[in-house]
Order: sequence, then structure tokens, then C-alpha cells
Amino acid sequence: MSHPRLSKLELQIMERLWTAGASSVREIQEAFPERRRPAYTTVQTMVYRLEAKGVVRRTRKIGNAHVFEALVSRGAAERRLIDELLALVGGSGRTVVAHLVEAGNVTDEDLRAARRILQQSTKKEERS
Amino acid sequence: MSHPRLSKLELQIMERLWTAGASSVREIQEAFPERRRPAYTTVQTMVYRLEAKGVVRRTRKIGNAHVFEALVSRGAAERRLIDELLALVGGSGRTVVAHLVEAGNVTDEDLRAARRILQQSTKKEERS
DNA sequence: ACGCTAAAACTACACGTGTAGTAGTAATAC
DNA sequence: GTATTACTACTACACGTGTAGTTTTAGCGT
Repeated sequence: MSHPRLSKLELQIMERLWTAGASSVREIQEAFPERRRPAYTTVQTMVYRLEAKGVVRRTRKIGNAHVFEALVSRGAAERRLIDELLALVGGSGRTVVAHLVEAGNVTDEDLRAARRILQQSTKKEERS
Repeated sequence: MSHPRLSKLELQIMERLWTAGASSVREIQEAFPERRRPAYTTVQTMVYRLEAKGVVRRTRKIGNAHVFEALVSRGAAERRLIDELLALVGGSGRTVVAHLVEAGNVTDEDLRAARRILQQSTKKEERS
């Protein structure tokens, strides 16, 4: 089974764990840009929920503070999000790419890189 | 301002309005595949909410049933979804395309088509 | 004109998410 | 060793979404 759905705020919390590694609630909270920084207990609640969902875990303590680490990778979470998007738009990746192009969210180089990756995996499949 | 966020079920309802045109609640409900067909009043509630959000409107009546039509296009709704996804993954369209490729959700032809579109719009920009 | 049927309009509720307060406890500072 | 501080654990609540029941009304058939 794939890990559960992650909400926006949950993802922002995971973000800190992915980029900076295992962190305390305080560290996660302070990683938010000052302007939109949730209250300490808000972050704490979300971390607890992530723990309940099994996507983070307590690793050790520093002082009396718990340190949490991510149990799912950024890649896996991203894949999840994209799968959900695909389900919503009817499964067509083409549509998504077209929109990205129109909105200027991908460069030509991005597309060229994508084609290279595709060619690679196609080749691998043929060999097997 | 862009139209409001549309949830999964709301999108499924819009889907019917986009593909079949203006429809009654009953027609929308019956467009759901039998297995996962919500109760009539469930669909009705969602349609009312879509109306409150200003994304559908009553056009006429057939018998005593209202007929609703979409006020936002599928394209606009898709763009909205993709923008949200981009915000969640940190704004990088490249990541999204890479995932789509890895998961086999786009063909080489899709990517080639995307590059053609990109080339076109780049050219247009230069002209202006 | 009247009853039947289907739809409209309204109400209710559970779950997820974002938000944060409060009560209790443990490390720390002196 | 006691006071302060900072963190944990728990509780609460509002809003959006999915779900559907109940009550009221309007068109339709005879």
C-alpha cells in the first residue's frame, strides 16, 4: 500500500524534514517564513497527525524535545500528488504537460530532458 | 479573480456539464457509473454549492426541474488544479513532467507536441 | 380538480484539515 | 533545590467536503 494522502500544511512540514533532516517541532516551526508561521502547537498537532499516519517517526530526544524524521521520501509524496491530479483530470498526462507549457512552467530544456529519460526507460524495457 | 477551488466530486459533476452540456440534477446523477453513484440529494447538494460558488447557473426549467450549465471551462478548472499542484511541489514544472514520464503517463509524442507548442508561443513572444 | 410523483429546498452529520489554547511535566539556570 | 522556561500531551473549534434524510412544492395524468 502507498502511504496516506498529505495535505498542504503536512507537506510543508515534510519539506523541512526532507531538506534539513530529522528535526524538532520547534525547528520545523521556525523553518516557516515568518509571515505565515503557524503557532507552535499548530505545527505540533500536524506532526502528531503525521506520526499517526505513519509518515514520520520519533527518533531521539534533545533535552525533553522529540526529534522527528520522515518515513516517506519527497519523490513518493510527489508521485502521490501527481497521481491524484491525473485522476482528477481524467488520467491524461498529455493535458497536464500541455497546461504546464502554456502557463510557462516548463522550459524547452525540461521537455528535452524528459524525452531523454523516456527514451532511456523505453530502451531498458526492450532489453528485458 | 480566478474561480474558486473545485473538489473531486464537484469536478465529476462539472465533467457531465462539460461533456453533455446543461443538465438537470437527475441527469448529472445518472451520469455517474452505477457502482459509485451518489444519492440524488447528494448530487443536488453539490450542485447547489457549485451554484453558490458561482461556477454553475440555472438556465431554464424542464417540468419542475432546473437545468444547470457550467460557467467555467474545463481548461480553466484544469489550470487551477495544476497551479495548486505546482504550489505544493514547490513550483517546479520540471519535477512534474519527470514524474509523468517515469510513471508512463506521457508518450514521446506528447512531449514532442508540447515542444511544438512551446516553440510556437516563444516565437509569438518575440514578435510582440 | 385532485392525487401521485418527482423535484426542490432545507437540515443534519461525520470526517479531514487548519488553527490554537490549556494543563501538566521535564530540563535548565541559578 | 526551587523557579523559570520550553516542551509534551490533550482538548476544542471552525470550515470544507461528502453524504443523505425530511419536508415542501410543483407539474402531470386522468
